[in-house]
Amino acid sequence: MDTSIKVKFDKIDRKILEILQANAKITNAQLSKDIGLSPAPTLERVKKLEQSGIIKSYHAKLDAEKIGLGVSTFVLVSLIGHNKGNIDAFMKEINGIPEVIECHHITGTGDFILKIIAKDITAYQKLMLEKVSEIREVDSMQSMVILSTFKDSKVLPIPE
Amino acid sequence: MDTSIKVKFDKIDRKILEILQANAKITNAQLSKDIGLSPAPTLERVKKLEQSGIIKSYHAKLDAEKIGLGVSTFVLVSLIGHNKGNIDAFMKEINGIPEVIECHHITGTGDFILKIIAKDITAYQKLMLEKVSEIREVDSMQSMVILSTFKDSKVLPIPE
DNA sequence: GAATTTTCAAAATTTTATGCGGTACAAATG
DNA sequence: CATTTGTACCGCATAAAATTTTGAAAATTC
Repeated sequence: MDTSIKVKFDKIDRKILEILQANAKITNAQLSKDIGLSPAPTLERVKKLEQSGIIKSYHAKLDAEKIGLGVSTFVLVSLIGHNKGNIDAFMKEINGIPEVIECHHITGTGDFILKIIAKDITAYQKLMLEKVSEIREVDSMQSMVILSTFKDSKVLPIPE
Repeated sequence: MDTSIKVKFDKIDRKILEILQANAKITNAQLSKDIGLSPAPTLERVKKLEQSGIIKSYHAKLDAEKIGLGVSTFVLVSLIGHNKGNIDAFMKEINGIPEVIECHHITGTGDFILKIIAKDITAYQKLMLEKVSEIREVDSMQSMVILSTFKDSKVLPIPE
C-alpha cells in the first residue's frame, strides 16, 4: 500500500493551494484573478485538486476561548505493550473521546502524543481521570499544559 | 486584556459550528435544512458567528504526503532564559520559518513545543541545523518524529 | 397586557458557479 | 515539414447559490 501517492501539480496549482489553505472562502472569481487565469480553468483546477485528494476537506476554525474551551494540552502517553493489538485497542478508545483532537504515534520515550482540549482545569482533570487513564493499555502519561499559542498555521509549506 | 470573551450562542448556533467545522463547503441551503431553519436566518447566524470572532477563518486541509511532505515532528525546545525579551525574540524567529506550523508555550521541563513539517528527513535535518538551532535563544531541543497520525480532528468539542 | 425587540420565512435581487462551444498552443506522429 | 492529437485556456450563456428586502410571528420587557 502506497500512502504517498504523489500527484503532479504546477506552479499555478501550488498558488491555488496556498490561497485555499489560508482562505477557503475566497470566490472562484477572486481566486482566478489572484492566479491570473479566467474563472473556468481555475475552477477546473480546484476540482481536480479535490478529486485527486490533494485537497482533503474544508474546515471552519473557531476561537477556542470564545466557545468556552480554556485548557489545551499535549499529553505524552506510554502503552504497557507495543504490539499491534494493544495499539489498535488504544486507538479505538481514543477515537471515542472528542476532547482528544489529535493522536500521533511517535518515536522517542513516549509512544503517543495527544492534543486535548477542555473547558477548564477541572473538566480536564475529570477527563483524564475518568476517560484517558481508564484505558487499559495506558501505562504512564505526562501532561504539558499550553500557556499560550504563538503560531497555529493552517498553511503547509509546499515543496518545489 | 480579556482574551476569553465569551459570546452567547444557543443550541442552533452550536449545531452550525459543529457542521462548519467538519465541512466548511456546505451550501447555506443544505446547512439550513440540517439545522431546521430557512436559509435567511441561517445565513444571518453564520454571519454573526463570523463577525463575533467565534468563527475565525476557513481553511483547506491538504494531504501532506501528496504534496511531498513526508516528515512531521514535534520538537520540545528549552530557551536559555525565560524573560520576555528572549521569548519575544524567539517567537519572531519562529514566525519566519514556514515549516514550523505550530508553536506553543507550555508548562513542564521544556518551554515550547513546535510542530514542524518537512519534505523528508534530509530536509528536516537541514532545517533544524540551519534554522531552528541557529536561533540565539534556543538552549536544547528534543525531536519526536511522527510515525503515523491516528486522529487529526478539526472539530472542537463545544461545551454546553 | 401593550410595546418593543428579536427571530423567522418567503420572495426578489444580486452574485457566483458551472457547463459549453471555440481557439491557440505543444507535443507527437506520419 | 505538415498533420494530427491533445491539452489548457477564454468568453459567454445558463443554472445555482447567496444575499437583501419585506413583513409576520414569537419572545421579551416594561
